[in-house]
Amino acid sequence: MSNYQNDQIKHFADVFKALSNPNRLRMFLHLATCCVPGTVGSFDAEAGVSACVGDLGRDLQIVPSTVSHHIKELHRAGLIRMERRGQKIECWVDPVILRDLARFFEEPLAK
Amino acid sequence: MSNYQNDQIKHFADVFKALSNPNRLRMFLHLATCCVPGTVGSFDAEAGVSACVGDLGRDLQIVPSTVSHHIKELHRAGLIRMERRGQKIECWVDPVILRDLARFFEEPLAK
DNA sequence: CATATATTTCGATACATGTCGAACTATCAA
DNA sequence: TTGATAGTTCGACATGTATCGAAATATATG
Repeated sequence: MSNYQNDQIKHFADVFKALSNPNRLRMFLHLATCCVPGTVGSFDAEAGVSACVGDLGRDLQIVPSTVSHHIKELHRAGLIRMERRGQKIECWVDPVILRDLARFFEEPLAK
Repeated sequence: MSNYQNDQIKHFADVFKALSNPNRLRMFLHLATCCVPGTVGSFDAEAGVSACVGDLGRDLQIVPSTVSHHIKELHRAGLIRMERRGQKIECWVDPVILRDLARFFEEPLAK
């Protein structure tokens, strides 16, 4: 049986809900593959390699207010971090969440 | 940037949607931790170690029709497999999907 | 200050979801 | 064949979600 407690289940369900919208999943992947601090040459706002809200909406065919809404959801679920830098708001993924999620699916196999 | 194509994104979004409901996630974890063929001593319907629809609904406080609905969603998303055995319908998790999902979150870190 | 850029908030709308209960189908066993 | 057990299907209802556009806020710059 699963070892997860009720709160953890609800937390992960919430995380998966945040990733259940294709546009939101695209944004998350964009950040996860470009903007994870610790990943080689990926997070460097000075060098322009991180992503701001506007970057994430580009190529996505949705208006800024919708992008903002989606980013709020990702942030609420604890999937991304944000910090204002001048006019822009930089977003990135904490690698810890990626490891947690990978382990979530690996654990049942490891038993 | 992400290497996933549109169809793959939609597929994963669909998988996460299936896992975004706490009750459904509980059912999936139940199966993933007890009923994965290949996992030591876990999948043996004869020995009564697999789970049928009724087993999955027990302890969950929802009526059978709702359980059935949730299982259909998990199946539709490709997360579980089902097979009738007499009156009962046995469910289990294909370990391949667990590996795919683990890799989905590991990949960005490995780069 | 006035204007431009970046983002958020709000209200509206159309659509999807979770749950229930009642009625139905499938299988087994007497 | 009758009844019991296991699941599914259907319709209803309340709630949640994705998206838009308009208006508001924050920051930088002339």
